Parts: sequence; structure tokens; C-alpha cells
Amino acid sequence: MLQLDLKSGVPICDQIINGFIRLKALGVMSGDEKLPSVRELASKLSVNPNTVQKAYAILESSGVIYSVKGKGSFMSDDGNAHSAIHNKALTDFSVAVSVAKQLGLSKNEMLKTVERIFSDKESETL
Amino acid sequence: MLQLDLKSGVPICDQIINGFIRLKALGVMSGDEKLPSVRELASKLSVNPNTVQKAYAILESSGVIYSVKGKGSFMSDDGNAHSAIHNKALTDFSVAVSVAKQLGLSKNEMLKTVERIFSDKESETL
Amino acid sequence: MLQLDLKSGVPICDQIINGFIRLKALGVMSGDEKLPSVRELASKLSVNPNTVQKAYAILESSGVIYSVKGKGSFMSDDGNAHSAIHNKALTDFSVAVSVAKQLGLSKNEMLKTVERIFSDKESETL
Amino acid sequence: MLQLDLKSGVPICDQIINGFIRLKALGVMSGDEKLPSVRELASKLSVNPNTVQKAYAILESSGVIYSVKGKGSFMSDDGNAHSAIHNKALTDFSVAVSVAKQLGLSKNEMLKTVERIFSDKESETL
DNA sequence: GTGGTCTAGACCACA
DNA sequence: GTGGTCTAGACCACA
Repeated sequence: MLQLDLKSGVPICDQIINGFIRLKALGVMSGDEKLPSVRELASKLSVNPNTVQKAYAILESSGVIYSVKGKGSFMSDDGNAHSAIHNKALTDFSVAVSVAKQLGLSKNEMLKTVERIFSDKESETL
Repeated sequence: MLQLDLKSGVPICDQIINGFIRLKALGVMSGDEKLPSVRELASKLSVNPNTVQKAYAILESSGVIYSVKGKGSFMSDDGNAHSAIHNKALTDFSVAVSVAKQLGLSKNEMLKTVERIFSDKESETL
Repeated sequence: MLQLDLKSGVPICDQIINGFIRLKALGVMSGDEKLPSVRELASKLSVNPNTVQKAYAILESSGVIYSVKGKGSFMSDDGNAHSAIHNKALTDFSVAVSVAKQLGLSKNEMLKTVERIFSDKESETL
Repeated sequence: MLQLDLKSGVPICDQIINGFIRLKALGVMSGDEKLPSVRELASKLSVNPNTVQKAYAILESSGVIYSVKGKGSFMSDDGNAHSAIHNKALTDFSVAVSVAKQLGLSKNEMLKTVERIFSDKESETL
């Protein structure tokens, strides 16, 4: 379901968070679908349960998932939460474009970079 | 000259580095123009002189500025330095695209964002 | 009869307990009225029978319901039970006031909220 | 500055979070004021630094404070964040009033409870 | 079993 | 020194 890239420099916790957001955005997971338990995912990813717990806590606090003690964690269908994340991602990307432009990157270079990453088969295996 | 955003999460050292690169790219500073002294800038920005020192060292080691003992630091006109910066900007932008993709942004949204920012006159004043 | 909100964060067992107390307080259920069997309710609510069993046990131990072997559980009319519930409700409310105060709500805001909800006819349908 | 009540049942992390929200709401702390460092507060409160770190992380993610690596954490002046918290507290309190009403508490009992807690000197020592 | 909290202690980047 | 991430492992409430 999720695959980590330990060499990427992106914190494990963030990779888990982003992974579930993406699974929902892509329609791979749907509302009220059960997530793997904290311990199960930790074991599969070979990371500490605390790290998964932290990711789940952040996902819950932002409304992406909801947790029921003793039952498990479930994907939320809260449109507001998911669109808020989408908006934040869009804003962050806009900032990145502005910064890159200021540092001298041309429009063409950026367009090509976007195309390249979307046609990059490796990145699809996530 | 430079303005820091402590709340942005971007390391202060990086903000200083990017700031001078930007000032050169935008034509606000030109080749051989003198930079403020480490202590002066540190005092103006209310940051630790060590942080400014570190930024200057990185800028010098990458050829963006050069130092003359007893005189100070000056903006360089080194073309190689510019291409190094260009490469770093390209790498940073690629990472931003990957993360945005991970969070569910579509290729189309990204392409449109790039187009928008390049046709946006306001963004030039940033 | 009862409806659970898994996303509310309130333990399922508590929701069942409060649900029956409310049904009695609102007059929807009356004294000696039969409750659904543990298994029946568990199946309808899609929860673990142990959870319903626990809720019934707590309701019985506090006198809100009573059980007859081989016949089932029934709503009680025990006045003492009601006062026990009343005390618990008062304690819970006090905690809520303390927390709200801790988070900066003014006395006035709280008093107005109480007034509003008691003059709010819609809230009776909840 | 902050005082914990270990017997209250409220998680330590939450008490720290609520404490700083309250200090800002009451005007005891103002925008851009420095918070004690993670380790300093942990030592003063005799709790684990991780617990304080978690509280600071949650406060930052909700915009109540902002952190600068190597410099410290500072109270934010983000009106939106603080009013969002205020709104949440008000909503939570409204829910508590509704529940209490359903469980049979009278308007008078609630008003008196609010008055009592606001005239309670012990609660002011927090 | 499942989520949640906490302590203990290591390690990293940044200032 | 300061924030941030992570592992290791205990313990609790709830189902």
C-alpha cells in the first residue's frame, strides 16, 4: 500500500501522512475504509509504532482520517479537510514556482520538469 | 535590502543565501557591488553573526560572492556560479513537483500554475 | 432507537449508556419497557456484543435498567438511579465549564450559551 | 507560568496546549513572545521533553505558536488560529450544555455551576 | 487487538 | 542551546 523512501530525506512520518492523502486523492482508498492498524503498518514498514502513531494523530487532527479506540482508524470523507490539503499543496507549489522563477529558472524548464516527473515510472510505484 | 520571514520555516541561513542570489538575478545588485559586513547585516536582521557568516561562506564557496581581506565581500559576476545556482534551483523545483504530486496535485494543475505565475506581472514585484 | 456517531470520539459504550438515559428522560421510553437484547442491539448498531453487554451492566448497576433472567432487560423507574445520573451529569458539566474556561471562554459567553440552548426549540429535536 | 494537575485525568500534553492558549487569551502572553524551550519547560514541569515537544508541535500545526529551529518557539499573533480555537471551545461547550440538558440538568443548575467555577479561587491558580 | 499517552534516550539540523 | 525526528518499550482505556 505504502512504500517509504528512507534516502529521500523526507521524514518517515510525513511520507506516511502524504501517502494516505494521496491514496484518497487517487481514489485508491474511499471514505470509511479501514486503515492498517498502527502496529501492523509499523511492522510492515519496519518503523517504530510511535512514528506511525504520530502520522495517524496528525492525519486525524486535520480531519483526513478518524480513529475509534479499540476499533481502528478509518479514512474520512470530510471534503473540507481534503480540499484544505489540496489548497495547501497548491499554495506550496505556487511558492516553489515563484522562488524558482526568481532564481532564474525559465518557464520552459519548469514545464519540462513537471512533464518529466509525471512520466517517471519509478515515482508511480509509491 | 533583505527581509527575513522567521515564521516561514525556511532556515535563516538559506533565506540570506537566496536573498543575495535573488538581488543579483533581479538586477538590484550588480557585479563587484559591496555586500554589508557580516556584523552589520547580522545586527540589521537581528540574527546571530554566525548565521550570516555561514551564509557568506556558502555564497563564496559557490562563487556567488568573493571576499577581499580587510575590504569586505562583493557580488561576483561569475557565470559558473550562476549555472550552479541554476542547477540547485532546478533540483529544488523537482522536489517540489514530486511532493505536490504525492499530495494529489494533477499535472494539469501544476502546468497551469506555472503558466499563471509567468504571466502574472504582480509576481515580479515580489 | 439509538444512533452512534463513531467519528465523535465518544466511546461507543458511553454512547449506548447515554442513549438509554436520554430515551427515558425524553419520555421516548417509559418504566418497565423492554430493551432490545444485547445481541439484537449489537447487530443493529454493528458493534461488538461485549460493548453492549458492558453498557447494559453499567446501566443495571446504576439502577437505570433491571434484568430478568430469561426475559431480558427493562427500563427502570428508580428515582435514586435518576439522581445518580443527575449527579454524574452535573460533574461532567462542571468539567466542561472548567475546560472551556481554560481555553479562554468568558463567563458571559457561557451564560449566554446556556440561555440560548434553553430557549432554542430546535435543540429539543436533537 | 503553567501548572499541571496530574490527578485531573486530562493528558499532560493537553494541559500544556490549553495552558498556552489560555495565557494568550488572557493577555498574559502576547504575539512574538518567546515560550520556554522544550527542555526548559519539561524540566520545570518534571515531564518528558517528548511530551512538551508534542504539545508545541500541535500548537504550531494549529497556528497558535511558531517555531524557529535553533532560536526557539514564539507565540503567534494569528488571529484566525486563535479565533478558530475560541470557536471550537464554544462549540464544545454548546454540545456539553445540550447533553447536560438531555440528561435532565436544569437551566438554573447550569448557570450556578458556571458562576461557581468562575468564582472558584483554586481554579485561578492554574 | 486497537488507538493513545508517556518516559527514556539517541541523533540531526540550525543558530 | 533550540526545535525536530526517531527508536524502544511500558501502560492505559476501549472493543
